[in-house]
Amino acid sequence: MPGRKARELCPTIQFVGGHFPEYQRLGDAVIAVLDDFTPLVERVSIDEAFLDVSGSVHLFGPPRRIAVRIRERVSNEIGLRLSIGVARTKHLAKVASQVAKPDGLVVVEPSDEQVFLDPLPVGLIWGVGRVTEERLRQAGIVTIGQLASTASPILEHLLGVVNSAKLVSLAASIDPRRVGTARRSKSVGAQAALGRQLAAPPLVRDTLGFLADRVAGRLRECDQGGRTVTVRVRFPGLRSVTRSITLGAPVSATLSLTELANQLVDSALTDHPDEREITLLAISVSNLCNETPVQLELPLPLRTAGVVDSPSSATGLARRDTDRSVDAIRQKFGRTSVGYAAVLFSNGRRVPDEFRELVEHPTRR
DNA sequence: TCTGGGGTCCTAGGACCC
DNA sequence: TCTGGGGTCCTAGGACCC
Repeated sequence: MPGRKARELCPTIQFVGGHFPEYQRLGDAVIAVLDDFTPLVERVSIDEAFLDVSGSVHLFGPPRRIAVRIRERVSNEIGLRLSIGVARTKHLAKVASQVAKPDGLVVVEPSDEQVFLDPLPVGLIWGVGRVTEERLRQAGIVTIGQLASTASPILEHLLGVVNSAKLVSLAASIDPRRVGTARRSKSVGAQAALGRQLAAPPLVRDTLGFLADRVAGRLRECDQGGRTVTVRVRFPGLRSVTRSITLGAPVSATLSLTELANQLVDSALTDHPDEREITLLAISVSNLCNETPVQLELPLPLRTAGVVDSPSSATGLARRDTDRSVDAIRQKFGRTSVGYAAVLFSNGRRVPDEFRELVEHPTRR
């Protein structure tokens, strides 16, 4: 239930804060246990991972035995209850773990795959959400078995060619995905819910400054920049619009990102003059590429052509220096030790930084 | 009835080039 | 000058996942 609704119903309610660093620590501890059983661990989120144990069976016994031991260890050493699904493919394992929840173990033998899947609701398939489930239901398709036996032209009409091909494969237990190491991320973003406020320039400016500070900082942390900047503006009623621009060169400077985001949000607001209030602002940077730090010792050609933060322009150099100093100070003394005033006092910080970090996907260089 | 923050992937239309 | 085909990239929106 939304916090606001809860307060409405119960004005004297006490909200208890989360313990974000603790969640991170426990998640890491569980992963460490998994690492003891196979090097092929693909962490999907803070509390979920795929394991390929095909090379571990001669050490630890069959997959079921491994799953039992993992559950025992996590329970004894960490005190958490773990659900595990064991199967031949990632998708089957995922579905099995869903069925196993909470605190269970479900093993799907290769010979039993269709018997296991067919009676289950289509909503358990990875990639079938509320909308798709409803669309299928209206066509009389409720179970995975029914999906698997539906003629492809019908499904393609309902869901599009690519989606229906994917779903049919999964319904028939065909899933070529391997358990892999972490992939590099394709975008980095941040958002701030504002809870219905007038779209006044100071609010927009301060919020975007805060968000750009986070996003640009994360990009620089892994020596990356992005050519495409996208903003999202959400209006009351969950109506939202996006605006994006793709540049000739990647951005990673805080001020450059802030300026671009402001321009994009301005254009979005101008296009929707009837919307006087906004409920959320977001910035995302994609089209990522490695940005090797400029070696300042080397003489740089002086160019100031239209590129946003060209490392060789005077502005680009100044911003790079500033960002680099800020990053260094923060690394030593913490995020809040230094920053732009408007950002440090912005209302973006209603969400604890620890929570944001918790849900960040690890960014690889 | 609509939390909150971080992501991925697909579709469709249009601009542009050969 | 007009027609037609093929490919790439960009933009906006939406479904879905944790």
